[in-house]
Amino acid sequence: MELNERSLSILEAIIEGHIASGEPIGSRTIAKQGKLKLSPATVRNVMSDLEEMGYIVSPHTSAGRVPTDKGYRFYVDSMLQVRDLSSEERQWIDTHCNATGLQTEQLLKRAGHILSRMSRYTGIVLAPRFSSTTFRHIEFLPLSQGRLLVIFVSQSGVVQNKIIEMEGDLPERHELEQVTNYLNHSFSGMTIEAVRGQILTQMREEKALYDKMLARALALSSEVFVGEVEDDLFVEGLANMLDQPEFSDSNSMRRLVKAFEQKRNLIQLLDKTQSAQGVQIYIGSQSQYQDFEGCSLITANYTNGKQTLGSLGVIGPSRMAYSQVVPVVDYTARLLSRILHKELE
Amino acid sequence: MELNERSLSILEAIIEGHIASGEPIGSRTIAKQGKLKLSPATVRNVMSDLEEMGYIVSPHTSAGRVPTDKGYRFYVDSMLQVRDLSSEERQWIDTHCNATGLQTEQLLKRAGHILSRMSRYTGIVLAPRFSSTTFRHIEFLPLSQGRLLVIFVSQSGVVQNKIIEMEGDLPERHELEQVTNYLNHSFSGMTIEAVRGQILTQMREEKALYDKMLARALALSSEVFVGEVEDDLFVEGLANMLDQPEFSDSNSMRRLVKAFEQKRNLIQLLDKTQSAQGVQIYIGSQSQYQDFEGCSLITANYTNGKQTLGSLGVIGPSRMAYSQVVPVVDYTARLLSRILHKELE
DNA sequence: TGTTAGCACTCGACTGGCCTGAGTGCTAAC
DNA sequence: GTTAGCACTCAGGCCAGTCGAGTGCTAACA
Repeated sequence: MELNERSLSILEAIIEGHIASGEPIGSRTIAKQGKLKLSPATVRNVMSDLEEMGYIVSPHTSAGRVPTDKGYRFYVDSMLQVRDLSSEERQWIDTHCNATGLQTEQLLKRAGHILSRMSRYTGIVLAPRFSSTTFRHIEFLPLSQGRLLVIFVSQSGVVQNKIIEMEGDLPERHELEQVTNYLNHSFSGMTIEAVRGQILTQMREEKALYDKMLARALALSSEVFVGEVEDDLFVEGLANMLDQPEFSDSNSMRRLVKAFEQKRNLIQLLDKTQSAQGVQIYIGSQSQYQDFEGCSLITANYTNGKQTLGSLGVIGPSRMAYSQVVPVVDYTARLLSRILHKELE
Repeated sequence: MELNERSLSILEAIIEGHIASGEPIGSRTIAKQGKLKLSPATVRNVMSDLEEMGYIVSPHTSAGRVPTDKGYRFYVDSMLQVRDLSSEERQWIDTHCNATGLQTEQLLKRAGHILSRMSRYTGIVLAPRFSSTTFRHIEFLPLSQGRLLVIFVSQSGVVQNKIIEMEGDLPERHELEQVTNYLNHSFSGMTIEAVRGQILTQMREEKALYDKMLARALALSSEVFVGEVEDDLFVEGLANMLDQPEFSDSNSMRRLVKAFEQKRNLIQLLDKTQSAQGVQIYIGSQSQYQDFEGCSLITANYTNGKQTLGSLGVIGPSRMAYSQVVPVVDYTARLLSRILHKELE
């Protein structure tokens, strides 16, 4: 069965009405709206068809209709018209992101804050993956008691640090310098992924057994680069979600807060989106976790001009003002890319 | 009017009963409990006195009594017996904190997690204040387009980084080296507070006008050290709070989540506790913010052996299992101090 | 054949009354 | 000073009744 023009406009009216009011939409409301000159009874017939096709449901007999995930999906894919940001909005975003002298981490947090403020939902930002960043600089600082502080800087200026516990004696100062120079020189410009590979290969080679400095260098750097690093995720504006009527009962609030506290799931979710380009929209629990039932996710990646660094987005109820949020996510991702793009060749 | 022994035990019974059950406690319950051989009527008389003195209230006519903030305060100050941690509990905490190779930041997050897990409430950890850390090492890395990445390491191994935007040309490589050496040499071992002072004094002196290197050094370092740095706060286990019956209605949930999202207030609150020693208990909104009405805060500072670095604690409902939580906060603070104490002389 | 009016029906939300049980305060007696 | 007894209060659960929004179906209309 095909959707003709009339059913399309009725579906659209239902979805937009529901997005605006949060209430189920009845046939009367649509008929009175007057755009299409139809009686409530006719609208009812069409609604009945739409329900059969799975685009809408009625929560109970005497309520109006509400879009299903399938309905939203359809709406987003074929009827959604995103608006542009006003210049004031752009400016607001710019000034809030561009405060100079920010740590990268702070910058990402700000971006999350912006997303949440502009959308009135929850903003999330996934920090650049450690393994996909590019090597730029490494430095060792001895602490006491056989502990060594390692500072690692990626090409894009992201700083990571780690304390490693040394068994036995700390390397001498000049030895450390040698190692530092060696690593800085030989890994320069490689991705961490590649660095890992190289470390592992070299460790297997004979040379490493005899060259004491090389052995040291490999031992130290493997501590830093091999092994997992937790990804960092910033969540801002969780409280916004709790103001949404769909989460106003205490059980769903609890569920939602718990879901956001389980950052691991969210990270996985955002991670999956990294391969795609442009703004992505995930609706309902379609491809997501149970915990985020009733929620939709709008994401985009940010890059350094060449490769994807991380992703960011907005989580809101499925009944989200998609047309408002999409441009915000898009613009913020572009802005972040622009800021992080100013980097060393 | 004085509290005699009998009223004391009744007050104690009310408070401990209420902590255990969450319900208002009636005269009957206490009489039946049998510890003090009294009839409900007698207990009622005493309760009436206690209410008059402000230690307890009844939420409505036909409910039992509930402790007031004053009641809790009294209980905590003069009757509380904290238990010791079992060796399993200690061990659990140790293993969860001691995973080596953690960034300091991660360590603090873990501590927060531990606090929340052990207490079943919400754990908070305030990161070391930037201004009270001790200078150890600074390093400049040029990025593109007049931007400079500054990495700063404190004595205790905390790494901060900042990108500064240079007006005009970037310093030459050898110049940057000179500056780095100068700063590392002359600020070594000073607190950031002191460094700030020195920078400001030196900038006023004539010498700075003529020595180009010095001028450069001061300009750069002032960008880093002068001006505010946001303190970092980790909140873990927010969802635990929402499982408490006192916050089970959606309004107080919302209020609470919002309160926790306003990190600034929390930071101020924890900041105030920094001057005190040992475990501190703040009850109700006594000295706190409206938003945390009905909550209590148990905190302790962590140190590097010489000076306070930051503080941590647990926020729970006023009806908190104080005797269980106090030792957890205490032990975690000590553990953190011990870990961070392993530092360079 | 598509559209509409009419009507009976369903169901959630709200209201008010009723009952119960827990707990209190007061008084009088021990 | 302690206790028993009694009248009183009040939240919470339960039930019946009402209201209004919205539906599905059928029959009539263009």
